[in-house]
Amino acid sequence: MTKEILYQKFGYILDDSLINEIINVGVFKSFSKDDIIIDINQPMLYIPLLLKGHIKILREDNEGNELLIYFLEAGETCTMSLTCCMGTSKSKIRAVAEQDSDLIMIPVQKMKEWFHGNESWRNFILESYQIRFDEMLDAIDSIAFLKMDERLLKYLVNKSILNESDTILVKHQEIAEDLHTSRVVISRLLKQLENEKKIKLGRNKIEVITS
Amino acid sequence: MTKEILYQKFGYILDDSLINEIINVGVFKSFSKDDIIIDINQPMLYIPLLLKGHIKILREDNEGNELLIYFLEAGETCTMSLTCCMGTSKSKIRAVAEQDSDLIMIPVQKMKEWFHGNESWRNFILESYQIRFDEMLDAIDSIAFLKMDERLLKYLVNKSILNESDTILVKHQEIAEDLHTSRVVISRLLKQLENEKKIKLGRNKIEVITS
DNA sequence: TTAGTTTTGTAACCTTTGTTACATATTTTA
DNA sequence: TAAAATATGTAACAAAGGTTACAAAACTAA
Repeated sequence: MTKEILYQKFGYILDDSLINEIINVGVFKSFSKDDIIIDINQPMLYIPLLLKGHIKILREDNEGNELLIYFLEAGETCTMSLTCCMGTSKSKIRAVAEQDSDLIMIPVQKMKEWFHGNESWRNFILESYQIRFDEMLDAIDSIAFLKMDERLLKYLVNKSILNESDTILVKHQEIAEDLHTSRVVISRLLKQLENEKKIKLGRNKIEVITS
Repeated sequence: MTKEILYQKFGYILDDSLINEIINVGVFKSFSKDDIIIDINQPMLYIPLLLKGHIKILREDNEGNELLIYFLEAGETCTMSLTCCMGTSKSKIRAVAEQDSDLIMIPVQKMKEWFHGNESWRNFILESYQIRFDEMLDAIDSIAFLKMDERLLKYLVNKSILNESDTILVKHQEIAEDLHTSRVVISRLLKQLENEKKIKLGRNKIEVITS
C-alpha cells in the first residue's frame, strides 16, 4: 500500500502530517520499463517522489545523442524538477524508467507551500540537492577524468549494485547510448574487460566478477 | 561601502532586515587574483556571498589535474557550501579568485537559522541552486558533447563576456589546466582558431574576434 | 526447420587528442 | 647587455576512440 511505502522510504525525513498530505494531494503513477516519464522541454507541473524502481536521468545533445547523468532510486526525488518553482518550468533532462517504477506526483504549487511552511520538507529538499550535486560532480569526474574502459566498468559495477545482482541484463547498444559512444567501442572494451577477467559476457547479459 | 554593494547585488532578492543582519554577522574578506579561497577537503564553516570579482570553481582528479566547472560572479554564492549544512562539511571543490575579489563570509549556523526563518533567504537559496544546476549541466554538455576546439572557443568567449572585454589576459598553460588537457594541445588549437580568424594571439593575451 | 531478425565480434582505417622533444620568441634579471 | 626564465610554435609519433563494413552467433517466428 502506498502509505506504507511512503513511510518506509520518506518517513526518516518527512513528518507524519506531511506524509498524510502527500497522500491526499499526490497522484500515484506507474511506469513500465523504458517509459519516458518526462522529456526535454516538457513543462514540469509535478514533482515526482520515487516509491519503487529506478529512473535514468539523461541529457541530450543537438544530434539527439544521449548521456546518462545519474540514476534515481526509491526514496529520492528529481531536483531538476524542484528548480522549476523558480524560473523556467521546462525540463532540461529526460527521465526514463529503467525498471517498472511507481511515483507520486506532487503539484508544483504544493511544493512551494511546503517549502515555506514545513521544516521537514525543507530539510528533504536540502538533502536532495546535496545528493544530486554530488552525483553531478561524480558524473563530471567520470566524463572528464576517466578513460572509456574505466567509465564502462564503473557503469557496470554501479548498475550491478543498483539492481542488487552481479548479472546485468543489457545490450551493448544501450550501454553505448548511456555513455555517449558507439556500440563498436563498447563491444571492443567489453571484450577487453572479459579478457582481464573483470566481467563475463553473454547475450543480453553481463556478469560482473566481484571477487 | 559594503552595505551599498550588498543592496546593489543582493537587494533584488533579500529583504532589508536580512541584509542588515548579514552586515552584522558576516565577515568581510578580500582575496587577490589566484588566491585559493577554499580548497578540496577543507571544512566549510562559512557561506560566501561574492560582492566583487570572479571566482573559479574547480574539480581535481587523483593526479592533481584540475577541471574548471564554472565561474561565480558578483551577486552569487557557492551552492556547494550550502549543502554543507547537511551531511559532510568538507569542500568537494577548489575555489580560486580569478580576479581580486571581495566576499562576505556567513557562519553556517546563521544560514540554517535564516533558511527556516526568512522567506527571501529561502528564495535566494532556491535560485542559487537553480543557477548552479544549470551551470553543472552546461559543464557536462561541454565535456561530453563538444570537441576540444569547440570547448576552447566557448571557454574564450565566456571569459571575454565575464571580463567585459574582447581581450583576455591568459597563458596557454592556464587554459590547458582549466580544460584538463595539455599545453601543446591548446597551443595547436589556438593557432587553428587564429587561422580560422576567430581569435588573434599575442603573448599572455588572446583577442576574441566577435564580428 | 528454415528464413529472418537481433545481437555480438572483429578487422581495417580515420580522427582526435596526448606526449616528447626541441626551436624560437619575448620578457626579466643579474 | 648578456644570461636566465618564461611563453609559444611545431614536428613527429603514440594512443584512444570513432566509423564502416561485414561475419558469425543466437534467438524468433513462420
